Amino acid sequence: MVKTSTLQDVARVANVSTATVSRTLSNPDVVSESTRRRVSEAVKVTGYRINRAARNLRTQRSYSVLVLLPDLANPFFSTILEGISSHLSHEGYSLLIASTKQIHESGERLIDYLDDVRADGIIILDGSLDPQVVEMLKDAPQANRILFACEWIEGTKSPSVRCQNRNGARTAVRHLYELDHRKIAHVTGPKENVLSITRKEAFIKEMAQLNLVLKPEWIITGDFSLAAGCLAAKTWIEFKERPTAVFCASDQLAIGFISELSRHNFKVPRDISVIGFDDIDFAEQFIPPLTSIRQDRLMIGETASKMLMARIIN
Amino acid sequence: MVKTSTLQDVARVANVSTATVSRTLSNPDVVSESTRRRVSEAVKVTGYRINRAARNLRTQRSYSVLVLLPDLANPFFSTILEGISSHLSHEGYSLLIASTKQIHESGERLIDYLDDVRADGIIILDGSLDPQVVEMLKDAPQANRILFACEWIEGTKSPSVRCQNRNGARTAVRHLYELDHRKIAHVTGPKENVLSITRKEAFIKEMAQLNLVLKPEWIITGDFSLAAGCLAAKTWIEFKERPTAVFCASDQLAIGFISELSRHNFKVPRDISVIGFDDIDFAEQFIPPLTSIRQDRLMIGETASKMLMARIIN
DNA sequence: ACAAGATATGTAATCGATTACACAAACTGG
DNA sequence: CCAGTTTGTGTAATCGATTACATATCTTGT
Repeated sequence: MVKTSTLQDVARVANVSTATVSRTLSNPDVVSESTRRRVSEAVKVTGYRINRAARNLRTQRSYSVLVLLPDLANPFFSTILEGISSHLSHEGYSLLIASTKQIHESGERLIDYLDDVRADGIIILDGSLDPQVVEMLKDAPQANRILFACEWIEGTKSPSVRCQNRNGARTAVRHLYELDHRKIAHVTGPKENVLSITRKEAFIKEMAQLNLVLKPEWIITGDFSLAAGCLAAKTWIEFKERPTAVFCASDQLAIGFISELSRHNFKVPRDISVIGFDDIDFAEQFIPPLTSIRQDRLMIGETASKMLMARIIN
Repeated sequence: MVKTSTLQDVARVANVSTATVSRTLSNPDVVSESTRRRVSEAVKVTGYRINRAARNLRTQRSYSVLVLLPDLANPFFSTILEGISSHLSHEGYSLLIASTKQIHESGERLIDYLDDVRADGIIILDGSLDPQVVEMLKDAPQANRILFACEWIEGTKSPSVRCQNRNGARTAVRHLYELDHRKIAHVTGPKENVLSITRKEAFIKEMAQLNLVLKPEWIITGDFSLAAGCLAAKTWIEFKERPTAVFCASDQLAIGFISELSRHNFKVPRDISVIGFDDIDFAEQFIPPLTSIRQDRLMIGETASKMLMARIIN
């Protein structure tokens, strides 16, 4: 164990009380110029570093935020994380990560993290949480230290940061329409997912708006993954009357879709136009480059972090 | 603020001392069957949750591990994180995340996290750290609570978990050789990166082993990114004598490379064979599916976590 | 010149769990 | 039956920072 110096040590060296040292460090304005200098000097001499565990106990704050992801290995979330992380670190907060799966497996409750003093707030990037959790959040006072980003859950008090899902879907359909497509299919995300539902609804509405025929089977239920995209492509191939364009609810879906088509010697955009959602890095590098509805994930992350901080500080 | 119950509350309800409650919770074997029951009951009644801040202070442990990433938005690391995270959570540890950039910007030192009691150990996924940091780790006693994964830095006491980079590079070259390629190029990672260097050396060695001609310009310096892959492709196109195969030090490079070629109407594998490194998710979905040297990133993460825990516990 | 207020600092309680030490009660073996 | 051990529990110190309260010194206005 490495012995680090404590407030006491600094106080001794600077010849003041620990109270004064503490004040100098956290609220320099209230101490006199001369002590401030003496204390700073003593801090340097002793190599003092605050012991966070002690501060956390005393203040009942952890100065860290938990981010809950559905799946750590999903690259979609990394940029959002980057946004959150950079803002948090800027505010002197730490970033704690957990995956929904792990939380469920370990039997921990989300609220424990808050009551625990492990986290001061929580950002949830997963709208498909256990209904139990949702129930718990309904009227818990802790709910205002929880915030949803990207996805959300209807009926909680917790606010959420979202991209314009409706607008995005509408833009996608319009774009295809302007390319003279009249038969447009849609591959959705997971059935119960709020994003899937929102985008699907907007898709249907816009199709109606444009007076386009929409056969029920043209809405293919997927789950945001590459694999689901492949499956959807197979479905498309089987259609007697094939739509000439498809709006995929995620880029992964779109890429899977195009991949599978190419394995069956269909070409994009020769045989079908495909548009994705998210604009992940790979979209641009894919062959052919994927058209996509852009989400500013960095900003979503940053905004979420800012909003949460504002509610934590209170 | 939500008032949670403390050890004291439990002790009162169970009619024992706080010491006994603490023992019951952390070391049940030393208390009698009957008190164990009484305490468990009291815990349930009071809804007691341990206050981690208090425990951390007393034990001078944070029960969390910091993972340092070069770049959060890089999807390559997410699977490793997943491996680390799942093992940590299984051990009751939390996962703290920071990016190298943020650490540098905030002027914090890595060791602070340990001295701070913010983290009990650190896993570094970035071999391109500030030399200052390395110097600091050289003979600091904290070095044994730091561990490198994937990348590493020569000359530190800290151990590292790596994939078989040499072996991978060798396999790649052999594979191309067996496909009858005799002129093989190599696109490297960042110049100073240990992975780049190791893979490049192994590449050169294997080329010699197989008695293949290797022109110096066939080794193209890149940086693991999609963009660098595109640049490398342009370089390849310019060659008077074009290699018929290329070994890319990362899948991102390979995908960038293939993308750019396709924009210039070259086809893979018709005009050139490409092999990547890492086997990221997209490799398989790319058109054409990318041949790649597989790294079991989940296992690397898990192993790193296990090794670190073993050294922390001591 | 003095009361009232402002400013600077110290004293000591506090956050809530862990654990060294002490002690009592219950066993054990000869 | 008693010395010696084991087992179970309690008392109180401790981890290190923060902060309410007390106190001392310095301003300020009249």
